[in-house]
Amino acid sequence: MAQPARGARRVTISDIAARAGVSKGAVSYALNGRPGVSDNTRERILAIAGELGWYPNRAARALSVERADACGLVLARPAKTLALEPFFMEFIAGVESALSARSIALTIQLVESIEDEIEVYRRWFGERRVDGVLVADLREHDPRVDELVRLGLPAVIVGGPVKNHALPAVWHDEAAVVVEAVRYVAALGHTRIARVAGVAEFVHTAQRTEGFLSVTRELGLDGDVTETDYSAESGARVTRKLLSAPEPPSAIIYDSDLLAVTGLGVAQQMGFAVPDDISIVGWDDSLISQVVHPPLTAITRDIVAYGITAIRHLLEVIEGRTIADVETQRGELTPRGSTGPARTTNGPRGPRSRAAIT
Amino acid sequence: MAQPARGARRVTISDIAARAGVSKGAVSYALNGRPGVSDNTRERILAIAGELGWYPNRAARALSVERADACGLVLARPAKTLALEPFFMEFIAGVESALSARSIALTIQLVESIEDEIEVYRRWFGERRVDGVLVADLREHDPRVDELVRLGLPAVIVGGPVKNHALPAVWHDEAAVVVEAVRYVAALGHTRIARVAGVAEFVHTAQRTEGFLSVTRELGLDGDVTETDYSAESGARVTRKLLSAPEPPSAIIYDSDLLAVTGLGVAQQMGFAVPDDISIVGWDDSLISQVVHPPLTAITRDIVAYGITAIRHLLEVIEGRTIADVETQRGELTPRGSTGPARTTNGPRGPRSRAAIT
DNA sequence: GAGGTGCGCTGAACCGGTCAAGTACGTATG
DNA sequence: CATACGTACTTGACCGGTTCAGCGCACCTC
Repeated sequence: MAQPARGARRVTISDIAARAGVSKGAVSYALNGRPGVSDNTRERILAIAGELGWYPNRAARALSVERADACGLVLARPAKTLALEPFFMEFIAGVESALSARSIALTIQLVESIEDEIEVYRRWFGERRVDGVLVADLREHDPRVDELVRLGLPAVIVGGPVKNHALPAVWHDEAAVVVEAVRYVAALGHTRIARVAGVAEFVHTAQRTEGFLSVTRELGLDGDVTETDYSAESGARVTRKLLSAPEPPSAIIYDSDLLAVTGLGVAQQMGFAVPDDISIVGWDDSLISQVVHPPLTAITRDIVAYGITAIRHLLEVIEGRTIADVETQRGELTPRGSTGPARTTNGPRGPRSRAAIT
Repeated sequence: MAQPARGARRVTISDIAARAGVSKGAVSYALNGRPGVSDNTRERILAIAGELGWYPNRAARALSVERADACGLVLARPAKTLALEPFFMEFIAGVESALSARSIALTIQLVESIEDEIEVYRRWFGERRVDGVLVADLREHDPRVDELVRLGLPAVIVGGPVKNHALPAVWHDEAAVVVEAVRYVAALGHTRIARVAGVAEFVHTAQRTEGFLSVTRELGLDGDVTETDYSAESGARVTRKLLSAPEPPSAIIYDSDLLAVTGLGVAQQMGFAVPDDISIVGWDDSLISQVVHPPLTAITRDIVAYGITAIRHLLEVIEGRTIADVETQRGELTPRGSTGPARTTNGPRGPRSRAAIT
């Protein structure tokens, strides 16, 4: 009667011990597959545990083994933008799939700023809420890295690698990917190529920009980079500005899905035909790139696999088995309808060309 | 030396007690703002706690008060689709914002099926991982409800209400919203209106369909409903079929953002001008509806607020303070560029009309 | 001045696991 | 037959909080 009126009674190892006529310790050994009990007793205990529907009380286990059996992910981007970045949901899906098999939980927190993010790490560490965290959107001289190292909270950086890195990273060659994209549009005859980048402070943005500038220089192209904050508004604004220039680019490479789709919308609204007047390349190819018209040529990557790799690596780091970096499969360009050959003539382009038709 | 070489030493209430020269009990009272200590002592203890950077060990607290200080959300939709439904990320953002203020964690799990979802509830309950859960995508005779009631795990249904509901729900009038949308396109002169719905088994789908059919009947319109699984492919397939009919609808109302954007892409690809040949209405208006061209007329709702309401209600239910349903603000139609007047003539429409122009 | 009251604190049990140390017992060994 | 040893357990401390009973003491009351 001490139990609440409704609800199943939660069964503990003491219940199992009583039922099996052994001690708590024996039950613990049996359930954890450790030596110390006979095969007979073990099977009997396992049978009773199954019958009673026992699950280990995570709090109790956490208290004695100092393990939360949970990993954390903090995202410091505006909610509205996050919702539109299919990247994170797919990434989370990958992380989940690897975690749920070991019944480790994923705890997620959205914050406004990097300072808040650090505060969450402090709290999670102090509360023993998580055994480790994945860190996204790395910056140069990132204060989060210092804090995580100071705390001693296991962490894996998603995206990198960083010079003099104090934390292990899961990374892929961002520069090589952008080079592939530029070569592709260059091969289509485009010479004025713009890149609408993400947040300048992010390491992966810098790496992409570096790759972009070096390959455009190498190919003797007119390469231009503008940074955004990943928001749709900033993407729209930058695209509008680019296309309003006296000599607009004939190809634009965007740093995300949302930016690319936004850019496509702005171009169409301004009367540019895609890909006839302007070619568009997206990044982190998701369904959204494929369902718009025309479907976007995009840099495709198996983000789910990326999430799996990242979390597996974090689990290794938590176990103390490695502190190395891991390189993952890099993205590849998937050509679709939003890219086409550059106009060979130097004739009118953009809204004027369309006005000429209608 | 018992501590790991790197990493901060985690401080416990015993440390604070020793420093303050009082017992653990006194520290506990002081830190929890409960009577039992003088104001002087309380302040001294709080000062020491702040100085040492103390955070409560969640496992220890959970063990004694039987509170996990965590809520759960299980999503049983394919990851690829989920990633594209801005709804969930926005919803989660809302949930988070309400939780983080009380430093309650949100644990998320993606599963494949409703059976897996039930298994997760069993495990979470047995492990005392969560204090309660939010249940989305309710079905008629939903087995999850029975199981949650059986377990006695506090839960709030997101979407509803249900007849004979055994669990409290947070809901809004889905039927009224679809009626508003139909009246709007009807006022524009459309008489053949299709609805591309979500999963038929979901209660909110049924409610919308009911509202749709009743209002089209009332207005004497030709109303057609086709169900999908929310996937882009199914949305594309249905749209293609609708628009290939001898007498295609002149307006389509979609049940989600992704479906609507996909439908827009298919229509454009088939040569239908939007909104001249076909009007399109989306649902759960997110940025993605706004950045495509033309921007979508859509049913707008403050999803972040919806998440906040849902989780606040769950916390009330966990506290045992209420088991009532809560009605939330319903969606409203936001007209944009994807809807326009129906052609008054019975002349050719669709691809032919466009062919006639070019 | 005896008894009552309430404040401020202590001590210890308790939550449900884990795990090191100890014990009982059967069997092998010298 | 005593000793050693391995197996199969038991016992009890421990993790870090919460909470309740109890205790000393100051103050009030009649």
